[in-house]
Amino acid sequence: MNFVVLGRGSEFGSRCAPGFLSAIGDAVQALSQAKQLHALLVTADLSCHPSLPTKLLRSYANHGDIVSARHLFDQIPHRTVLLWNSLIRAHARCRDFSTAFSFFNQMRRSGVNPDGFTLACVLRACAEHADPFGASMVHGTMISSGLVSDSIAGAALVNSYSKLNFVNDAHQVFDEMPERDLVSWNTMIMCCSYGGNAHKGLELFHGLRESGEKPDGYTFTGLISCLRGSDLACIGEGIHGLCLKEGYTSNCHLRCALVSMYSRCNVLHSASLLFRSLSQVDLVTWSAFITGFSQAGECEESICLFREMMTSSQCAARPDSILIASLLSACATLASIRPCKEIHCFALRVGINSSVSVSCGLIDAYSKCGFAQDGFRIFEMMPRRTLVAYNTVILSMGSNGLGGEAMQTFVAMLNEGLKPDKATFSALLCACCHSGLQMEGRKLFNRMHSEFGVEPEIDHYVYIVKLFGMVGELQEAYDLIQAMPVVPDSGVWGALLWGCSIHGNKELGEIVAKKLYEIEPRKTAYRVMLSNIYAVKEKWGDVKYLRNEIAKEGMHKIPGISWIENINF
DNA sequence: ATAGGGTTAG
Repeated sequence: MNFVVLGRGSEFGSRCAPGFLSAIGDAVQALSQAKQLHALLVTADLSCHPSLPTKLLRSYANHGDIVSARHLFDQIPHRTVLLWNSLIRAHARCRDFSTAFSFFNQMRRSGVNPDGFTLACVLRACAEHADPFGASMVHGTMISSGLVSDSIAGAALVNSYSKLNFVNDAHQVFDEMPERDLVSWNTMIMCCSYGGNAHKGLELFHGLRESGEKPDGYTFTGLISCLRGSDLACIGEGIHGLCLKEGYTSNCHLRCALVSMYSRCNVLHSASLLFRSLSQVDLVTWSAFITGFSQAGECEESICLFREMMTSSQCAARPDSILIASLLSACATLASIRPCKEIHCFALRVGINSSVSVSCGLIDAYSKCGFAQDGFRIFEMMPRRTLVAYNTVILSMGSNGLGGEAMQTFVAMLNEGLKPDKATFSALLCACCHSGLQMEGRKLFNRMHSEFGVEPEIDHYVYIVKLFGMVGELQEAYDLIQAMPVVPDSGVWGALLWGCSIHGNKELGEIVAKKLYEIEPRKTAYRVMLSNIYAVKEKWGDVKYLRNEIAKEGMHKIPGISWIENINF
């Protein structure tokens, strides 16, 4: 039945039966039809047709006409849950989550109780808005109103907590659910993929099958996204087989997840094989394929693939900021200015150069290619500077010897109200090392935990050991390493050996070198460093012994390589 | 109500 046929009935004016008008509401397809019906509704008695306003509002929302939706809402005195839901969903749909949330609060103040659909919609808004406080508030509402056992609101709560990285809360809600539907299981499996917890994901998959539910495309996509690293390649292949058997491989999301999984598991051959077998490839799948290569260290290949994508007729979609950011990271690894400029120009041409992630990628890539100043200009032009932007520019300043500027930028960042994270302190300590700001570095190392609550990790220790080593406080550095809450790796010991070598400390150097031989027996650089200490002390016998040992084991030091540019690329 | 690709971090 269509609106035109039904519409003839409206010639009878407001004498239409409520049920009849409601049927017209179902048939509304075009925006103009909705407006016609809206006019009719206003002249009639609104309270006669309780479900019609909701249908109309939904129709406006579906056409993206928020203004008319709000106008209609304002005209309706008796607002049901369904009407509120439609309005809240309308705003959530166009990603205006803060308005959606404020309508939720208005709804509660007006005394209308939310249902599962309302809460699901609001929870999504919290996740998208990075608002864990809002999510826990909704959680509280759910407990007090008994909606905590509602399957739709429950699944939405699990999803919201997991997107906000509140994994334990997500788990707890999931565990306490009286009955878990497929959506809840899928959501929980996807939650594992955000944290890369493959073991837990597989365990949940097992639990899902035990429960008698049949996994679907969402399940497999989530499960595949959990896998990372060579060790899991076999499991990935097994799950791929299962997908083939169940007939899910025509699903575009799932195929893309497979391409990405093979790259993450370092099976680029399988990623290529699968990718090349696809008859239709969309932007996201291209992006997964290209990024897979750059993350596996095949950066030149990833740039070549991008060029292939741009010239192939297969991909109708234009590259977006996500792909550009990923390519810029490949340029940074290559330290090659030509592709960097190529990608920058491309971003300018398609107008995504001012995207935050593209700007961050450009700052980093220009810095690593030796053109830090160009990166600083981009930073200055950014209308909105995020934590990542600050971290990137601080690192760029620090690694280009501008320690003082890096410290000033850190202060500016704090003044903007941004909270530093572990990458901020890595960048700052790196800056201190490069500029010899050893007192400043020590202060930062202490402040990071006491003032900002950031726990030092292994790379922070590498820097602080280097800073101690610079001024010859080798014993202090040694004591610090031994008191570390995490097991020191070759990076930390290597930093101390470097300190020993520049200060010619033979005794400590020998102790440290011994530890390094245990951790990395095949790496000759440590033996060379120790032999340099011997050489300074004119212990030629020891030098000869070490050099002989290197030769005897058939080992040789990998020479360092410096190059200006790979001209052919 | 759930899905695929991303930027900084010796």
